[in-house]
Amino acid sequence: MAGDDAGAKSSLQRGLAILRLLASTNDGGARLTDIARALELTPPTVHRLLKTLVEEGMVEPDRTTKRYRLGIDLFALAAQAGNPANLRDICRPILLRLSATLRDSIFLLVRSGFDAVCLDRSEGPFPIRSFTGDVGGRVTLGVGQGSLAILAFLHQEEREEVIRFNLPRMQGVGIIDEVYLRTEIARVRDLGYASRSTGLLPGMSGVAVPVLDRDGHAVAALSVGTISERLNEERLPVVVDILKREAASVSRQLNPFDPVLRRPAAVLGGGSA
Amino acid sequence: MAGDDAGAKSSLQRGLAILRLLASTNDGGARLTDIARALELTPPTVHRLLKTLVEEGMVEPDRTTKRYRLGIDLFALAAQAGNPANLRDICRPILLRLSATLRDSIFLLVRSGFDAVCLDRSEGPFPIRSFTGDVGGRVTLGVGQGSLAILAFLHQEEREEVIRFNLPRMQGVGIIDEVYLRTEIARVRDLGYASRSTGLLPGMSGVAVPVLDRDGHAVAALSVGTISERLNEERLPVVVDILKREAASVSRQLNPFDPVLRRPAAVLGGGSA
DNA sequence: GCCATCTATTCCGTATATCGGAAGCTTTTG
DNA sequence: CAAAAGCTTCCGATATACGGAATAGATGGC
Repeated sequence: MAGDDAGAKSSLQRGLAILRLLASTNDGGARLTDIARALELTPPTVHRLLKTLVEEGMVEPDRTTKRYRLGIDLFALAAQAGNPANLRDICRPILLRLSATLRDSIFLLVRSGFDAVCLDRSEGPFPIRSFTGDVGGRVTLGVGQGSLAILAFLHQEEREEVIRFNLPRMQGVGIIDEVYLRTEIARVRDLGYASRSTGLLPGMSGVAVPVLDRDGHAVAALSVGTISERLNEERLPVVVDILKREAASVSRQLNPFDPVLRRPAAVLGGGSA
Repeated sequence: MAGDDAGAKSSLQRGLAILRLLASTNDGGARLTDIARALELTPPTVHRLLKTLVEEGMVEPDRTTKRYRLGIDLFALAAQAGNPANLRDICRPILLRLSATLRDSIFLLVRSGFDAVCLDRSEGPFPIRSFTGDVGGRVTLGVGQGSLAILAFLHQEEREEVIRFNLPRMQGVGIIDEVYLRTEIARVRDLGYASRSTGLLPGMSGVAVPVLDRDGHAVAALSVGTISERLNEERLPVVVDILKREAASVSRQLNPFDPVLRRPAAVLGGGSA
């Protein structure tokens, strides 16, 4: 009948809701009754769920403060997640190298549904503001350079779906109409990078290149966030060049062997056999 | 008393079991029936649980390969959360600095039940082998330097409990008898670091220091893993010194204020007021 | 130091969500 | 192209999770 209730039903959903709630209460944790209130559950229910979660190591009770916070097991679990093909591990050294070389902040973004998620970041010396925020931060796919770089290099089909879904979500974030977005996407596909200062974050600017799979579709983006002055006409091409080189390196590591032909995938700059 | 059934019961537990299973299948993911078999559940059950987990963003299906893997949302969940006092965030730059300075691999370990879990690691240029493995990897508390450093600095009570529980688990990992383990613990407590090359991993060696809370009990360990030659009599004290300094710095950041007295906790090397 | 209030925990009958067998449908394999 | 394996849907029986109520414990005010 009439579609989805947004309301959580299964105990699994409730348990996950608790985890999410605890994640959002930065570091302080939450008490049982707080959780119950926030989730509109009764204290006994929360108590039971928490008990299970504690037993499973997902939640840790602070005996003294009577607060609950996320357990280490969850962090261990999550560390394994969001690491398709060890993307994060592969990119970590690259991020470090890039931020050291460029002296700017570097972001690694991946797609998650209709968002881009920051998988990792390496801080540069310049304080910056970004849509992406810290590791784990999300941004609507298409907003911001890294995010846009991913969107531009999705399968056409998926891209259309995302555009359709995200256009309404972009209202009030500067990208007003579809035509503009499509123009931008075309430009990014053409140039191979996203850089146009959107002016959404005053004084801030960025460049991003997609990390492509063997079919030429984006699996991630490497993005530089910095202050506008540091991305002038002179420096931009240099940065883009470096980024592209690193992105290609990542691609090579991601697709070491063609799964069908059992030989190194075709990427530019042939390495060792 | 006849103890706990290991068997999962509630659907929440089953769901978490799936997540753990997916975490253990490094990056490749698992198919529905594989999960069913591994967890001794029926396919319909797994199907329903997976459906929920996918809806909740904790698991991502790979349409093409019919495999399920942990979702980025799970990663984002944990990444955005305040860790136990942001331990990981605090330590990240330290790990990077250490691995850059020492040119060795650095591990951040925390206790989880009767195990130590690798919360983070920063790769050095020397390829190493370790018990800990990658981020999220677990090792029996007491096996390996980092793990031992934590065990040695637990509450006496907890320490005894862990020793009791873990001794049987250590069979065949080199630490054979209780006396030896206790001797090692005493030595670590005395020196303030764990370093003895256990010889369990030929050619590999390590040093670790505990990160202490305000009561002097371990909350984590910073650990260096490297090849034996790089931890000779000459270099070892230097490395230990650096590690201790960093561990103290972490402690200070973890316990910025004494919760009772509302003033900076007492740690060595008074910083700014 | 005592009482009032809020929170955490236990108990238990009820109701509902979960389970798994069976069968239909899809994809992979030979 | 046929067979097998895997995935998904359906549905009735049952076990599991739920929440009200009462107890125990903590916190704070007086």
